[in-house]
Amino acid sequence: MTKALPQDFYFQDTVTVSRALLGKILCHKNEDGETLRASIVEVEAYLGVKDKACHTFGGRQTPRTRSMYLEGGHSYIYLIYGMYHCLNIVTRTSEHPEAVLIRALEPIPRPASLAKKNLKTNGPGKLCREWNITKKHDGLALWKKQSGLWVEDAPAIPAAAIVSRPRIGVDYAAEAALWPLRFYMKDNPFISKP
DNA sequence: AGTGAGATGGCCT
DNA sequence: GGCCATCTCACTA
Repeated sequence: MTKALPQDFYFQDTVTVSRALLGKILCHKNEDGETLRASIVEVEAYLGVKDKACHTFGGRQTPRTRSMYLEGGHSYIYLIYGMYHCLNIVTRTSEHPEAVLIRALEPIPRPASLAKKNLKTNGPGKLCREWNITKKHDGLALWKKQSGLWVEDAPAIPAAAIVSRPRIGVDYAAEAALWPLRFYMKDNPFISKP
């Protein structure tokens, strides 16, 4: 049995965690009791109080962003555009409400009998819909398998195989919209299409 | 291929 | 009341 990544993995700085999460395995035990697994292939870093694109910019603390102020390793899930959920993993500490948005997954092949075709996990809203991840998964401890949502280790992706670009959908964030905080695996076919 | 609009609701000022 | 860390579908060509 592979263990879940320990909580202190998420205490590192947010860009480090973002890059390190590429290639790691996101796991989810769904309501039918089956475990879904997929490699993380695209993420974005949100750098807290100094990042205009981040929900905690300027130290904003609201009901929605409550989980952002938990210790690293918790989930932060919110509803966007009234119909899609987005999954984030909180980093650092409550003093630094930062997080990594999981933008795309590459499903790990399953036995043909169980495989669902055309699994759409190439976008933050799509992957949550496909895995049935909602607000009830907000604030979970992702270093514990018993949470039903966790991350397992996998070999690190070489820096040369990681592309960094400005983040998607944050044009309103002025100069922060240009920061190259979107990271994805070069040439991976499951990257979201902006 | 590329553009544009609509869905849809919680959150924030 | 306006704004979204999105996605899909319908339309033009």
